[in-house]
Amino acid sequence: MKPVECQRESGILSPETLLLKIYYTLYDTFGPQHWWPGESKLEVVVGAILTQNTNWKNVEKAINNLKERGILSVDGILESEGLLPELIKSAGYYRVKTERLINVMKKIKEYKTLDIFLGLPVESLRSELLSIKGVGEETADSIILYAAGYPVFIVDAYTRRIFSRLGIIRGNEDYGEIQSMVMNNTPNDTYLYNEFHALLVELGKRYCRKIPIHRGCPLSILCKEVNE
DNA sequence: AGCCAGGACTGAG
DNA sequence: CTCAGTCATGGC
Repeated sequence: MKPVECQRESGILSPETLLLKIYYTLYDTFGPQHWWPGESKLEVVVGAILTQNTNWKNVEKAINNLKERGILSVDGILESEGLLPELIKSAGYYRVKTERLINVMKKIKEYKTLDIFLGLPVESLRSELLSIKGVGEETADSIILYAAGYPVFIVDAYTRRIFSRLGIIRGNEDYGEIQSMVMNNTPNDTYLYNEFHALLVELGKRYCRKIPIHRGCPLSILCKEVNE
């Protein structure tokens, strides 16, 4: 594995050291994020669909609506298809997301229960998730990590922006390349990947809204720290 | 008052 | 295969 160089500094760290340094810097700065906020595994699955390109606050309302209606269950959702658009409206894209939720629930039913489905070997679980219309790589990995508990690193838009500003990636790599780059150079640990993704999102939400890295931007502080 | 969120799919070219 | 267009509400 070739060394990664941060463009802003002359220091060169091994990928292992660099990635872990980023992780621990974020962890020390923001503390544990305790994702996924959902209580049950099904809540994680539903939340993963509803939060696609959507603010989590809007998703919470939708999930609460499902809870209040008492239909936050596989059968409950399948039997209430007609009510879903109205109940999840706050999460946006309510028509396509209704369809996606139904698709996921149907897939789960093929395996009888959610626990059985999530108990599949990782590779099978991932390919089954990706075969569902409306579930892409990020959503699949979110379910694999936060519901099934397998150690996988999730790549999202924030991850791309932050890593490219830190000079770790060029930015045009595909999902799998970035994921393997991280997983080949960090311990494959569920807790680490759980917090790592959540921490990158937290950093992104605060400081990385299309702001180029510059002096005074906290992201440059992170960049400096990871090179010391 | 816009801009954009913890994406994924489709149709053009 | 790359990529703009589409889906949509609520928060800041």
